[in-house]
Amino acid sequence: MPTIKEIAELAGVSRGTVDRVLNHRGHVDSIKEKKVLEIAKALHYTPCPAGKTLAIKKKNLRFGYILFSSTSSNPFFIDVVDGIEKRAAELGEYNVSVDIRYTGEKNPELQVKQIDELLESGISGLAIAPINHSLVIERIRELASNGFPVVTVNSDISDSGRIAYVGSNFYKSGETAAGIMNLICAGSSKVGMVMGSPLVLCQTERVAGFTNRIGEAYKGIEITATEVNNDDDILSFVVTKRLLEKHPEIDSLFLVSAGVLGACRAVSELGFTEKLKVVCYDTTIASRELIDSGAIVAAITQEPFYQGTKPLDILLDYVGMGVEPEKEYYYTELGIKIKENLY
Amino acid sequence: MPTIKEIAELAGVSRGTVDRVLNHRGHVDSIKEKKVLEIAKALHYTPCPAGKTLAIKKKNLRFGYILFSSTSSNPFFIDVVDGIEKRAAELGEYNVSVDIRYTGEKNPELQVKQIDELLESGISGLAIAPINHSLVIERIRELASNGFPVVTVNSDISDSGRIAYVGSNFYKSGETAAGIMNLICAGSSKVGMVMGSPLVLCQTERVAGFTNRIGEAYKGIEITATEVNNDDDILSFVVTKRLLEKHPEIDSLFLVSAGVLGACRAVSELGFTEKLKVVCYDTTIASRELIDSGAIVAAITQEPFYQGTKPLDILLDYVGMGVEPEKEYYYTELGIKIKENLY
DNA sequence: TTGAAAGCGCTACCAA
DNA sequence: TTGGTAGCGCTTTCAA
Repeated sequence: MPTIKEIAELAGVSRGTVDRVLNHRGHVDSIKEKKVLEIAKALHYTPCPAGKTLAIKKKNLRFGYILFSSTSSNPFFIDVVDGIEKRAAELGEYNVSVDIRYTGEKNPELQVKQIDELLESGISGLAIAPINHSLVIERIRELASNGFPVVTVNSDISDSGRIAYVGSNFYKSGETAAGIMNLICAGSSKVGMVMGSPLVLCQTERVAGFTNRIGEAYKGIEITATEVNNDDDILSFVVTKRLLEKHPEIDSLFLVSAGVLGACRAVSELGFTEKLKVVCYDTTIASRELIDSGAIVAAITQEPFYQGTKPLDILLDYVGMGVEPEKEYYYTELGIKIKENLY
Repeated sequence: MPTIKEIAELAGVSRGTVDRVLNHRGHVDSIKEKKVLEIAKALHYTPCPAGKTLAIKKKNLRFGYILFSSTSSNPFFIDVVDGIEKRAAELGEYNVSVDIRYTGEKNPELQVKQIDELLESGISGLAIAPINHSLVIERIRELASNGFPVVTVNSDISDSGRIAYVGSNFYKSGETAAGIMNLICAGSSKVGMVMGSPLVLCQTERVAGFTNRIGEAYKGIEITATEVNNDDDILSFVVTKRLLEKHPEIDSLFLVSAGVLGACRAVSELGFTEKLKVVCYDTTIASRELIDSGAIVAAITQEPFYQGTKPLDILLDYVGMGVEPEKEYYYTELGIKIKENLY
């Protein structure tokens, strides 16, 4: 494997010059530049990550990470935070620090304020689970247009200029739910659907994926009724109970987002656990137990740990090593968990 | 984050001494050793991977990787090789090279010969998908007892002294198949089973997991008949056809190992595609198409790419950085793939 | 515009 | 048994 040193010797210039060429720092004679580039290409030069990483230590980089505070109402984020903290500890080895802030999902003003605070404190990159509100969207757009690197997590703002998105393909995750539903009901079912909010983009995407897929491929499945639980377990209990009492013909339940525990409580209180096939998202502490007990037959997962770590990797590559993300969309793998492959 | 340099200054010794203590190289005065260890612990010293990695370059390490040549009959290994080659290219950056050899699954003599050749050529670590034969087992046991690092992949030899195993938990993968079967047949099914060979340990493990699980939890499922296809597609076609003709009551098919294409051809030729629920392992090129077309309803996956890369990581940590594996069993995640979450 | 040199953390070697 | 030093690849700073 060739090194900068070797290229420098072959080109008859100093390592500094090679570095300037290879990293587009400018101020290099164009003839020398050309020569260096030729040699680098001929030797198939690839930079040595360990060397780059080591040199990062002197930069004392800092990144910001903003995500939802609702780890209690939506325990999915517990695993995301776990990923962030693990990777942050590793990055600490290179004097890279991560400043984590939490916002309520309904508080765009606070989220914008946190963005600004982090910027003032001198971060050189931001990972954020953005609230889908014009205030936030505009702020991110502005940052991006100034060349400031932003990575969106869990929820995307596609035309904002952010350098990458890490998270689920929600439409596809809805289709996957449809596929599971079809398998477990042998092609014929009356589905009750409980969603958090029809205003949250990722949830409407899931619903769209589900609806379109059954419409095109699984016509024996129909959505009998839909309720909204506001991602709240208690409300979830109430509306699910109402839903099931009102529509006794329902034989499967599609839980689009949080409030899993509440919904399942309603099912068991009505004595419908045997009768109802429940499909949900994410393997949180609560849903794991419910899968294990048989109350939930399948959960669709979206790599929460990876959602925590990957954005930091992308930012470090971009800011620390000058490496662009390989792609724009880092979609998480859609896993299916049942009782037997849960642990 | 503390460095060796800092510890040396605090302890009033040279970095060399700290290095000797921290890496158990011996030849250190016990009082100094104690002091260094105390300081390291107090500062929560963790070695910097980038520094270590960089220093590895001078060692010119070489690892061996022996696996099955049957990538055509068992295309699962294509993805494993993909993983090996990707990681090998990355390791090349640190002057670490990987020597890959292939053995037929029924040729233990050749596998032993390849082990010996690699050893003679001076490798400092070995990853191997071992053939379950006393010749191979004994050879690995011997290596391990001499302190030579061996990582088993895909198939384990548990009491051989190898430093780690990377691969599937086959028993659990059998249980998972049982769980899927139960879901898609609503608890009642007559299963036809096609396996490669009753002599291959990982397959008997899968069968045991499947059998025990339906016995304990899904009593409505029964294994009506079993055939052996020798992991060969053509034989698989023949025996599956025979199986289905002889037992028209069979309504689901459990494909324990390779020969997926042949088995599904038999199903479609008999016009049973609609009627039969087929569950198999691995998403190979062939099985992906069959899932997409609906001939297979679900496949259980076992992270082939990871099976390629992880053993090399373990060996590099062990030999290059003096870091023991975190655990003995690196079980792969058991994924479930259906049409909707396939790509 | 360019080169020389120091430094990031760790390991290995030589000399004492 | 120890300390000093060079070197792994890369970046950055300073001086020319």
